[in-house]
Amino acid sequence: MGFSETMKAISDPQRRHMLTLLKQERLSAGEIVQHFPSLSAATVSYHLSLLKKASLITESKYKNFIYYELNASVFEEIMLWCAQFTGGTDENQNEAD
Amino acid sequence: MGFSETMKAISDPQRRHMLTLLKQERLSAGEIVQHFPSLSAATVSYHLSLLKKASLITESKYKNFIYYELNASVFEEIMLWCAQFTGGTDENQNEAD
DNA sequence: TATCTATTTAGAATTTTTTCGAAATAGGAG
DNA sequence: CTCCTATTTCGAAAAAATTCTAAATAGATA
Repeated sequence: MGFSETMKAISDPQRRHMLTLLKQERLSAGEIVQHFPSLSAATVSYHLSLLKKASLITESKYKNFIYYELNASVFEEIMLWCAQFTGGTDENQNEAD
Repeated sequence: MGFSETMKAISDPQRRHMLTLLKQERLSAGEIVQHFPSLSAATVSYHLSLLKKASLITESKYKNFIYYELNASVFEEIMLWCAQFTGGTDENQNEAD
């Protein structure tokens, strides 16, 4: 929740990579960890928690796994923010910043 | 230059505020400083340098002023990146991350 | 030239973010 | 119940970003 939190979350290359992975299919924490050989499970967990706080992903538990899934809707909010600068179609200037 | 640099640059609320100011009209460094009563001129200069490195703004000198101006085109790149997640119209997956 | 104004750069201090290993939690399997 | 597997949380260390003051730069004006 909160635009700033979202922008902070996607500002990191590793977190963006996680989002890209989740674009294809939902994955368990462990499966995501396997895509980051240079990071510990604890660190990946930390990044996932930031993405979750930013509503960019959701989690659901099954057995002793935690599956993560993309929440695509937040990206529309970012696109809307960008649009105001690109001589955008609609001239919204409501939000913060 | 570089998507990561751009995303980092816009991840900060104060820098986003600077972009919003420059959306209306070009401003000198000093005029921008006046909009940030809690920051020193040096700090604002630091933020402007990050925005410039990210190609989000351009600078031009006149007398002993430096004017900053928005470069709107970069925002289209960000929107394109976002679009890949929103069941986007075109299914590009070229770039990094 | 000497000085004033606008701005940046340098160096150091502070704050925030990222990272790890170890311990905690939680649920499944034997 | 005991052990194993998946994952997170904790506490501390390391790295990166932000901020400041003071000094440097550059151009304008007297």
